[in-house]
Amino acid sequence: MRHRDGESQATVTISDVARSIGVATSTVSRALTKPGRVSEAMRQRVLTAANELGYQPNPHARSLTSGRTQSIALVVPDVTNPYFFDLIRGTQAQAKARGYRHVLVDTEESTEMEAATLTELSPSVDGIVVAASRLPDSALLGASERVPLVVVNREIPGVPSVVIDTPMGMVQALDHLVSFGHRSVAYLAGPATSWSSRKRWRAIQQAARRLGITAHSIGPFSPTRAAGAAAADAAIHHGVTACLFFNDLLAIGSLQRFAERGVRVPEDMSVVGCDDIFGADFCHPPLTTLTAPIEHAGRVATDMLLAGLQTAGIDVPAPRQREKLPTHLTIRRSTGPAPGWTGLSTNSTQGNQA
Amino acid sequence: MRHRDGESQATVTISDVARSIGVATSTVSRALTKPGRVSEAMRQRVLTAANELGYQPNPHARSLTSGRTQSIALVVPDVTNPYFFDLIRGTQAQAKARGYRHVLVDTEESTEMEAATLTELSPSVDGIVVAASRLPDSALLGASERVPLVVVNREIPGVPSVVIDTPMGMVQALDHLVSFGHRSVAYLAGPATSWSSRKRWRAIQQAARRLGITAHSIGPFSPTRAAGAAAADAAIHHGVTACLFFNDLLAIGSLQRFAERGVRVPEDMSVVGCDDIFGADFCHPPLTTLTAPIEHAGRVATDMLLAGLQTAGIDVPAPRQREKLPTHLTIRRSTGPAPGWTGLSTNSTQGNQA
DNA sequence: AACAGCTTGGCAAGGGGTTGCCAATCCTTG
DNA sequence: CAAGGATTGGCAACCCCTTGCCAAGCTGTT
Repeated sequence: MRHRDGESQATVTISDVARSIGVATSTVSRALTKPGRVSEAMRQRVLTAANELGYQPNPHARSLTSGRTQSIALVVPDVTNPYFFDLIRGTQAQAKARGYRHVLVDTEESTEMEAATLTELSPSVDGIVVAASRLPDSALLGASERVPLVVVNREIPGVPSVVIDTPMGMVQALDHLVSFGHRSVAYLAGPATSWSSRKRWRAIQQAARRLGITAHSIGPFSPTRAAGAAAADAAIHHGVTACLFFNDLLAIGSLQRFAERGVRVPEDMSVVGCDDIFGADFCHPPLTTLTAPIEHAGRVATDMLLAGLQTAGIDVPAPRQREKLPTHLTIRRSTGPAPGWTGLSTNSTQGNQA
Repeated sequence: MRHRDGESQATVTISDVARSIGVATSTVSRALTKPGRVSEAMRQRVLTAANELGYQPNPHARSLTSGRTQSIALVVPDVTNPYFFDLIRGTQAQAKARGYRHVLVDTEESTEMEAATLTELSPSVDGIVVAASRLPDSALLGASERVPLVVVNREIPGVPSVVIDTPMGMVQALDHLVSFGHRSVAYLAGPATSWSSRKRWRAIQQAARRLGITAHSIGPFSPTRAAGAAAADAAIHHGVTACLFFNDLLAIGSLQRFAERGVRVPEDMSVVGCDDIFGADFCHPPLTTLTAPIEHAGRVATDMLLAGLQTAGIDVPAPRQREKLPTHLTIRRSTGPAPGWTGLSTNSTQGNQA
């Protein structure tokens, strides 16, 4: 049960390698990490020796001096949420592709924990992707001065970010609903601390005004399936004919509740989700939703972060610091004509034909 | 864009703290990490000073000397698979609860990558949880000599493990099907390298013999939703009336295919999944499946791993090295009576009443 | 008052690499 | 053939913290 220092094999260090071929440790180090700093012949000698001795570089020693850790962190409010699975997948894949280790931290929807995580983490990783942060701008800005940071679904002046343009998508969804004759819709909001949720509501409000329909914001709701029941009840209570949910989890949760209460989807109530997470296509009915390129967002964020790190020197035109990814509306079975809609209205902006 | 060494604030080290209150660095170090090794008064002084100066211990320096890294890794073949989400959740939660960092690595179903990961990772983490390994016993055994290891869903003499007892569950599922009059069932197998899949098939085979029914093993299939279509087709081709799928992903994937081909579930075909992942309860029809305590498995594995680490000294009775977690059958809507079954057979072991 | 035994703090040696600086070599070039 | 420049390799300091060992200071005992 002893590890690393058992009798069988002491850890072999860089100096063991150096000694074995009679060169200085610095030479070995360079051969291993600074291509072109040593002759090709020397490099081969070192590589061979290292291989034979089973040399395994100690990442801690390495990062201690170099400052680089070859790892990035992804900080999410809740690993439980399938939304973040896609993000995890994206960042993890890209990190690995670039030879970086991927540290995953869940802050459990707590701002304190998120703040603490950020400061603790900063010395031990090369950069951090912060998704759906619940922190105020200032805190993130502060953190970004201590460690390279990319935020996802958040916009802060001076901090690189990639946001998924759900507000625009929400408007699209609203158009879709209006074209089906809906005149009164509800937005079932996410956590009060969600920047994204506020943005969406603002976009919906504007669009509703333009379209001449009424929109209610209901909530906040925890972005979970369980909260979907409450959201469904609230929607019913508000007498709307269509719902825009903060995310698919809520929407899927509501589906069951609607069924329980005898509200047929989409005949009596149209339901629009957001994100198009795993499951949105095989729930019942399959969810009309805003397909968000989440995994892609993860990749892009990771790329941004790493691109920023490469910048060992000065120049290197700073990579894009702000990326907005479009969503698109995926229409499935959970949306349909408003109850009693005659289908007459073709130009939807004015609906006075009643 | 400079970090850590900007003009504003150089990193404050242990010796800064020491100097600020006029003590030796060793004292500060001990005050911070060895409770009781210094007087309470001194401890307070150090803590205060550290706080004021904004001291942030450098984890790499710390692990370099101490050997401890305060982080564990979870190695999975595919982060894409919802099954592993639950595992990730479990290990992540438990790791955090114990103050450990959680490193996530995806080996992309590749044995080479898994092997490489294990060796590279070993110096940089305190322990590793390896889930659904695709590696041969010997490789895992070897790795476990270099770094504390816990395997999930795998049994190897000498390596601590936690397995979910799906074979037993499969037998239960088979009983369930037989009680519904099914006489010919298929097991839609997972990857050929999956230890778990082989185990299950063996259990099914035995049980089928005991029950006097026929069971076919079909596959291997990649454990993905996409492969579900092929699995469904194969099942239809074999003329069985019920399917036991390697996992829910396959089962869910098959559901759609069955629908496309006009095979009604459960009227024409009963479907049993495995794992009860996210989505199994709201797909259509909701899946009868083997509910596996995956997240719990993650927690238990992490606990085992960490318990092993605490053992700084000798004694401390080695914690349980082998844990088998039971599954239970969750019956939903995807299973039903075999087509044409009259329901006469009450004692199911002999079915000669035709 | 002398001494033993314990507590507390300091010294300094690493832990395994990286890197700035310098010196020796080697290759061009005039 | 000499001088200048580019390569290549070595020395040694340093990254930040931990820890074995030792000494000083206390307390209490006889």
